[in-house]
Amino acid sequence: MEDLPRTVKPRSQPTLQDVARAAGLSPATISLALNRRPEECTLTDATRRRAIAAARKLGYRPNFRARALASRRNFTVGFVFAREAPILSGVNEHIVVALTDALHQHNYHQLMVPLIGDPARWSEVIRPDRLDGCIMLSPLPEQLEQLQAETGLPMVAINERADLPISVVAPDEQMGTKLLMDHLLQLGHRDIVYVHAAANVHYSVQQRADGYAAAMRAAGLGDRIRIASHATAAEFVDRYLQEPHKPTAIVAYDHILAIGLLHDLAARGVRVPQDVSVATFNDVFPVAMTIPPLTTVAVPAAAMGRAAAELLVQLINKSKGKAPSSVEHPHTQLLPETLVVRRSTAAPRRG
Amino acid sequence: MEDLPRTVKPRSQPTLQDVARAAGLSPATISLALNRRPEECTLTDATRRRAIAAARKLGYRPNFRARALASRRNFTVGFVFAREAPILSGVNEHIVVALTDALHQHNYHQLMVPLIGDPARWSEVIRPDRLDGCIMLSPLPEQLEQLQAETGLPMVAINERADLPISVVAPDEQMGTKLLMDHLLQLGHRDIVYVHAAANVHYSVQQRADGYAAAMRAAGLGDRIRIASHATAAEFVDRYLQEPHKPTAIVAYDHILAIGLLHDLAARGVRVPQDVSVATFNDVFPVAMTIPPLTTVAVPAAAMGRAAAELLVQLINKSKGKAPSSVEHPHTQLLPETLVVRRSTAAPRRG
DNA sequence: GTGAAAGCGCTAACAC
DNA sequence: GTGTTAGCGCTTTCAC
Repeated sequence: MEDLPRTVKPRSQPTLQDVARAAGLSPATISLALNRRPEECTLTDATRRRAIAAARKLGYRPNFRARALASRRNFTVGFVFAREAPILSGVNEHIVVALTDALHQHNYHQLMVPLIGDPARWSEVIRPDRLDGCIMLSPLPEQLEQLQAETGLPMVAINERADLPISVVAPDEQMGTKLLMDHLLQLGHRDIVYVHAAANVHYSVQQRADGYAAAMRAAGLGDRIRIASHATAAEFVDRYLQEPHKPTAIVAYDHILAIGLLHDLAARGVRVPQDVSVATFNDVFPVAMTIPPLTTVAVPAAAMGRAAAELLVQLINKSKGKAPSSVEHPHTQLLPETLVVRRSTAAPRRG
Repeated sequence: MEDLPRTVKPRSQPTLQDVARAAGLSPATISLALNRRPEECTLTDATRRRAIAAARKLGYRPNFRARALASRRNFTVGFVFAREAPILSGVNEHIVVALTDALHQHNYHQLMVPLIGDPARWSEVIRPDRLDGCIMLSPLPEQLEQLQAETGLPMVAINERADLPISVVAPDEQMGTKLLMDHLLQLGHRDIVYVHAAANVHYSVQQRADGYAAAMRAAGLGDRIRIASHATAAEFVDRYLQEPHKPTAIVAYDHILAIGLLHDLAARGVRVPQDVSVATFNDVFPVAMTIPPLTTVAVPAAAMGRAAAELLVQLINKSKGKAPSSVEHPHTQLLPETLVVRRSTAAPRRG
């Protein structure tokens, strides 16, 4: 058992040991110098410098795996989404970008965690020895709440209902709907219908419906509230055409449905906005270049991404050292929506 | 230094040690029983069973961090993408889903690695102690090639030019373009123009242009080749309107440009396909419900995602144990595109 | 202020 | 066939 009988290491990365030797200090000291901020460690300024200089000279980079094991941290959060969720397009794309930026600032990275296969197996990734926390994109299967309870992992859901036992960052749908309805009412519309795809069960379908109904009632139009649910845009348009007393404006649940409506209305010779106005939600490609460009409520995607990241980092820091069971009270953060008026809405025709 | 003087562990996950004790075996044996497949280890069937039973009984899950450190693997690959404007936005979404599924089958997860900030800092994540390999979405900054050379990390690029020193999975643009051009030529078009956004420098802009030109020449229309490049769709349409001898068909580089063209043509009273046919690439939302729905070449997104995953896993397995410098010869895989005919293309008007 | 020593929980040679 | 031993490379008490 001599001290260093092994052959020279095959040109791998320098380790803390190497730096320590080069600096004439101990690994522990180098570790402190590199990781602790000056004010929170007791090292001489001179030693700190010496350690840092040696590290830089050798091009030292701490080994990720070793650091994780020793410090019991992962420097990684889960980015959890339903498999079908378009994470690189639509609103989510903008959320992801902002989220990522913000997490990076805190030195966290994101592991992609699509919810596929057997829910029982999700816990193979969503666990404290793999992740420090989770950001979750709506829609969110119920099993996740349970996982949160079991693992005690800090979690923040994006775009979810506020009554979950999990912290949530979401758009203020009530506000957005009000902006949109005010716009239509001001244009002079009185017969306004809200429509959504029947298959869509996201909580915001109902929220927007509620906002619509509230605005109608507030305008004294409670008796004209009409909430339509159809399998396809075409089905809605067919119904629309048969109506004797047609609505003058349509509020579509989202841009996907609205784009379908534009297509099917045009196919049947109904002009937008001359014959009927169409407005919707989600200010994303390609609503600015549809025919005609769509008036939409913009979800504050970037702000939501940023807020979720900050909230999660806070939760992680708070949970340090604490027992996993001591879950924080869930926070909820509603972010303001804004209205973007384009050419799909106009005053209704006289008569 | 007694053997177990410490207080009982505070109810954390059971470790290999715990399982070993419970089974009356050694940790090493448990590890073998759990990780090696029966045929590749020398354990008695009885011991294997005993080990597995004990593990199951205790609800044992290997600690991710410890496993990574000891085995020098990360079970993680990087999913690298340029932060700004995914050039094939819609397509990437489909790629990701297939990619993720395939990687999961090999027990790999993906870390999101957006290329933001200082390129020098990318190496903080793209390194062998953090990732086992990388999948990279086009467009790909040059610095990545260098990183690949330095780190020796297995890497597969998706949607990149085939002449890189990196393995590539890409659509067969030549084939796709030919399908599209054959369709237009068969409809009777002779004056066909190819148009792309001037700001777009992705290699496929040129590839599609080349395919277009080749098809024109093959049809004896070499003298009518017209490749247009404009800042916006509107600019192109303005030019178009002033031309005495207008093309009867437009091949747009991608769906984004094509949707812009539909909008601007409609705004100026040009009817598609009666006055001019429009065809493009990327069969993604919302090309099926534009006005009119677009004839497009579909990029084989799912196949590309799957192929990239398989290729990367192969490269990782091959590189096990080898020196990081012994980079494999890059592979290239071209996947077939297909044509989806919709209503934006029709025979040109007589005269 | 700094260093020594003891792990973190697993894997992989190599004895037995 | 199975157990023993020695790390993986770092962090973190705790002496000095």
